[in-house]
Amino acid sequence: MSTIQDVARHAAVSVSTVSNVLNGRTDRMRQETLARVEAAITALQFRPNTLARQLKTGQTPLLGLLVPSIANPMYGYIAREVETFAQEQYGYRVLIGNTYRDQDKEAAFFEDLLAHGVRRVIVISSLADERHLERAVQRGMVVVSYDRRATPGELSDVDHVTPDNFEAAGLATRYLIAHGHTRLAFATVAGMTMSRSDKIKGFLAAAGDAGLREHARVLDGGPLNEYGDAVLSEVGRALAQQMVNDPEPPTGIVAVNDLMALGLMAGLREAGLRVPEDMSIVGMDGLFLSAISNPALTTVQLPVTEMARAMVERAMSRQSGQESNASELVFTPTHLIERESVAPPPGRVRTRAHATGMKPLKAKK
Amino acid sequence: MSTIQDVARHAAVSVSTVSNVLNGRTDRMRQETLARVEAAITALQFRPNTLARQLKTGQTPLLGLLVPSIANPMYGYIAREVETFAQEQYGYRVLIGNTYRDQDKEAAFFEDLLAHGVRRVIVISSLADERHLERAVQRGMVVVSYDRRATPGELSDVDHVTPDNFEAAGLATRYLIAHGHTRLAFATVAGMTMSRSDKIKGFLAAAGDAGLREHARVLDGGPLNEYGDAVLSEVGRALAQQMVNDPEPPTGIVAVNDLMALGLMAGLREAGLRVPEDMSIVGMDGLFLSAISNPALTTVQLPVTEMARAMVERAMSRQSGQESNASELVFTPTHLIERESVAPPPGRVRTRAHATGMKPLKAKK
DNA sequence: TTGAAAGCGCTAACAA
DNA sequence: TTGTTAGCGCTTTCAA
Repeated sequence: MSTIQDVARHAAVSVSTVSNVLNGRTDRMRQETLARVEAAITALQFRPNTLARQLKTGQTPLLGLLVPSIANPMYGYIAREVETFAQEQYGYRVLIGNTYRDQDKEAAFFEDLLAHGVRRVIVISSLADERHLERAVQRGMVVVSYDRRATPGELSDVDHVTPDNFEAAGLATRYLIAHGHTRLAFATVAGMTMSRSDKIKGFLAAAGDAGLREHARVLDGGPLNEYGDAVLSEVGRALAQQMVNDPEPPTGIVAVNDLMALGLMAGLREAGLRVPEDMSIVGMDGLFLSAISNPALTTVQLPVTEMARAMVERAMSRQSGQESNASELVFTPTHLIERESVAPPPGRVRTRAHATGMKPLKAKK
Repeated sequence: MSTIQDVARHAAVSVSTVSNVLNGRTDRMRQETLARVEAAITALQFRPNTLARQLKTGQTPLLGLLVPSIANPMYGYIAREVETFAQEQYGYRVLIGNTYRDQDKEAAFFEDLLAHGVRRVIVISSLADERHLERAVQRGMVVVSYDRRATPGELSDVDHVTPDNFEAAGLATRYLIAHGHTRLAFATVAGMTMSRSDKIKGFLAAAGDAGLREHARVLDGGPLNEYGDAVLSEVGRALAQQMVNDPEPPTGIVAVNDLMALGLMAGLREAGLRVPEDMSIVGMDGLFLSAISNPALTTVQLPVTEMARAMVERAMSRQSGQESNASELVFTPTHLIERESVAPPPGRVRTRAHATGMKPLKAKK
């Protein structure tokens, strides 16, 4: 690897002149000099060492991205959008870390980022509190948190970008209700993150608004290692079992996300229940997988690309160490993709009549 | 952020002493000095700056990982295993890049890695040739290539870690044949990578061994943006259409990977064909998703964790710039997970009799 | 229009 | 056992 010195020697100029051309200060030199330097750079295949530059400037064009698990298709999707946008718009590369939702792993990742000179980070954490994030800001980082609201009342130094989970769940729930469902359930996993609790609130609120509060419950399939794994089918099975054993099972189910919906459908099928004939399911996320499941999953589409861009923009918006000005960006999903996993509830004439009030829309693929 | 100077001052020692404790050379100092330095480090919350260190040593604890798209669940899975292992075993962090199988993006990623001082990289490329990888080695990188064989005859400086795609496809094909299928097809996408061509060869060889060469063909669903996207369903649909329009359609299909199998099942269903009653399908990869599809997908399980570890180990095995010694590690998959997507072919008594020769194994979930 | 030189935070000879 | 010092490759005043 050639250095700036080599280039200077080759072009018979000083290193500062080379540095000047590297940094676009070409106005302060003769055309001829510029040409010589450029020729030397090409000849030597010179690429400035980001590290040395950074040691000087204190800035490194790296963005940290912390996810529970990159094997989870939703996080993979977000990660792709983040990386692509950061790269194309800002020339930043992405340093990624799986945290498995573990406190210590998260902390260790922050330490390493700091040591590497990384000053901008996007965090999908869901740890109970965000004090560690505030601490990172204190240490000079710009941090953007995904999928949680800013703590109300407290002013935070952390930027927040999140879907409106309350609304997303409400949208899904109202869709089921509009199709005549009166016995509702929300299917989730163990562990209460803010986004899950917001979804549950949205679900219950929508049920309440329809006078169905008494018939809406929250079902928990047990612990899930959140990163798209075999365990998902176990959770789906457990959940399905709960529903089967129920003397008065729900007919309309809102799943905490698409993966959960898929796992649940597998569990239901194994238990001998048909979707949507016996039970209707709505997911949330809008993963591409929801389009090819059987039945194709009706789901609330989240604006992933937009959110990813917003996160990157926030992360780039200010100098590290600069005062807060942290914002909260809430993306309200308005788009429910109608597919095949929802139908009117089985039996009951009353419900059927109810359902007929709706013009059943043609499913999109 | 405090520096080594601050620590030295605080502990009233020289920077070299501090450096010595940072680098484990604690034997060459008094207990008491060590204690003072350690106290200072704790007090100042000092973390050595990786960058400065690296500028000196020329080593940065960063591993490059280049994937077509991290949104593809298979690459997400591999990435998780790679990151976790690199971190836990070697304390390395992972710098990730999506290349969308684009030549220029790949080249740009290598340039940036070099500029960042990264000297070890794992590449899932599938570009036609590997000259750019050899060039990277020449420039001092240790590069490990996934999912392709070393070019025979040529000795390469690039390490290769790959599943035995020929065998994997053979395994899948023989399984279908054992279940009585005589009209076979291999479902793939446009674009011939080495791994795809190996799979096709394995498929055709297995068919040939059973005297079925004339009844085995390769079907191409058109271009796919390889990164798990809506397009997948289009490809599945196109493929299904080809099969439906066929006067003598195949009954047993080997899909190039699990995602293709899933997309194909969706397309088939849309075209009115049932899996496995009308058509049987075997996937390859063993994604967790294959376990929750409907029907659950019979698939060849690849040893992802083992391969990921092997790749990291190879990447760490030598100093950058050191002479080659490049190896080829081929993982032969032996495990076919029997689930629900394969049954004897429809109709034909002969085939049925054939199938009865097999003891149908209980499907694993 | 160009160059000399200090210094970013650290490592590792080499001296003391 | 501890300290001094010369860089690693670059940026950026300040002088010439």
